[in-house]
Amino acid sequence: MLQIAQIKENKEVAISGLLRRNFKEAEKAINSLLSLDDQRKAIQQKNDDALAEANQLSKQIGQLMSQGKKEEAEDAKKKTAVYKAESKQFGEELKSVEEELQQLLYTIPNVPNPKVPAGNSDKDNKVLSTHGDVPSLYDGATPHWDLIEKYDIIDFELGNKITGAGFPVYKGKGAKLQRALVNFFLDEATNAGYNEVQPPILINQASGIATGQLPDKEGQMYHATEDDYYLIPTAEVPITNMYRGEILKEEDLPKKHAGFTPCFRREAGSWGAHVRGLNRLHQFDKVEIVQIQHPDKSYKALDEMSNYIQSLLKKLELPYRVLLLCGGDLGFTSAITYDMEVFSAAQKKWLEVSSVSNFETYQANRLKLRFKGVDKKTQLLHTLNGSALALPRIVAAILENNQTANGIKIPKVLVPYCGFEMIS
RNA sequence: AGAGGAGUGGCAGAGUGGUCGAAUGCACUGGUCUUGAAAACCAGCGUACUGUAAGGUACCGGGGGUUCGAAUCCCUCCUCCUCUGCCA
Repeated sequence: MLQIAQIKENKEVAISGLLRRNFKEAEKAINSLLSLDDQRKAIQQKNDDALAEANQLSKQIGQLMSQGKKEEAEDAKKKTAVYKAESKQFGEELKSVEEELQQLLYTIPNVPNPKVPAGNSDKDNKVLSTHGDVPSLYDGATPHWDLIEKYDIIDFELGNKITGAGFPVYKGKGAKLQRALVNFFLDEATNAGYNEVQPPILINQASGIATGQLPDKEGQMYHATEDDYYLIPTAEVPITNMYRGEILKEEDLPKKHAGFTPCFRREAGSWGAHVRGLNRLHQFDKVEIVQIQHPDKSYKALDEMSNYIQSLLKKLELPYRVLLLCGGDLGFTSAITYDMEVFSAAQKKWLEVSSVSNFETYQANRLKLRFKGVDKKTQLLHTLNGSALALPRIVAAILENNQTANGIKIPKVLVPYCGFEMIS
């Protein structure tokens, strides 16, 4: 959620920024935001004044009563009726203006960082760097959806029976590879200074609003309506929400956490022929890293996170590239996002395996996540997160890139975690 | 799931309708004293909105209500504790 005070200070920056991410109604939205805020202030002032009068009278009534001056007290009581009625009306107006303001704020995405290029779609994303060599595969090489059947390690049909499409069953060495990756990612994160947590994977509405999934992406989350809980689409949600409503001490910053959770996504409307096999699932596993940072240090932290994620890909010996997302492809709450994509050699496709973002104060404003600096002033923190990493597409790339006539070679770093060197 | 009890500032804990944003203690911050520290003493010490400021307003788990006036009374939801039941 954007900060009104900040927009006021520099309206043009906000508007041009929002236009860069194709938020077409930017000018209109910002203008009505400011006008609603002015309305809010004016009504609140009137309401406060009415309440002040009423409070004053109430105090007098108390004094009169204790002095036994009943009649004067009764007179004063009558006078309060006017202010009460006024306050009731102002209160209602205030509530409706505040509601309108809130709803409007929910519809305005974050203002992108100046580095973010304008653009409409993923075609306008900027490739910043490419690393590693694309392997040349042997003649019998096939995409991972064939490999998983050949070696019987992931079973979509079985998942269909138990649940439905997009909920595969990992079997045998396939299941062990999953567990190995999760442990590897968590160990690496610990070594990099991230504090491991295991959060709930169902969240309440307040949490969903605070990190920006609600109300914007209501339809993308599974909703357990009986208890009004949502299944998390990413560990970002519960981990960041650990700090909802907190005022941290400056010296306790930064907060760095890593957590493994399954992730659930309905992916409504985004299914198609291009999402075969492991490329898109309704349930998948992911280790997420989250940082709560001082505003002055968040961009340094973002680089750090990006480098950390790349170190994982290097250790897994996967060819990858780093993209800077353009405005049009940027997530609703993000100020800047880098995507890491690995090359899946048999599909001959780049697959997004990680997304690392700085949300600046956008989430923190909804979270009411602040810190108190040495100057005793409280101000909003910056939140950041990144996938480190999401499993299915990493698995797809490992299977495809490492396939040989004799089976699939497990990357060296994973062998101790797996307990085997080949899937054959 | 049923019965009972409870939720107050960073923590502990008073406050059952009137001047209470809230006693007191601890913790914390600044000061006095001291070579330094401790102790003692003095002062300060929540958040948000609004205002140039003085100030005003709101907040005692969340929401709603009664009342001129609510931390205090009523309704409702949430959370915690105890007992019973159920269960990995």
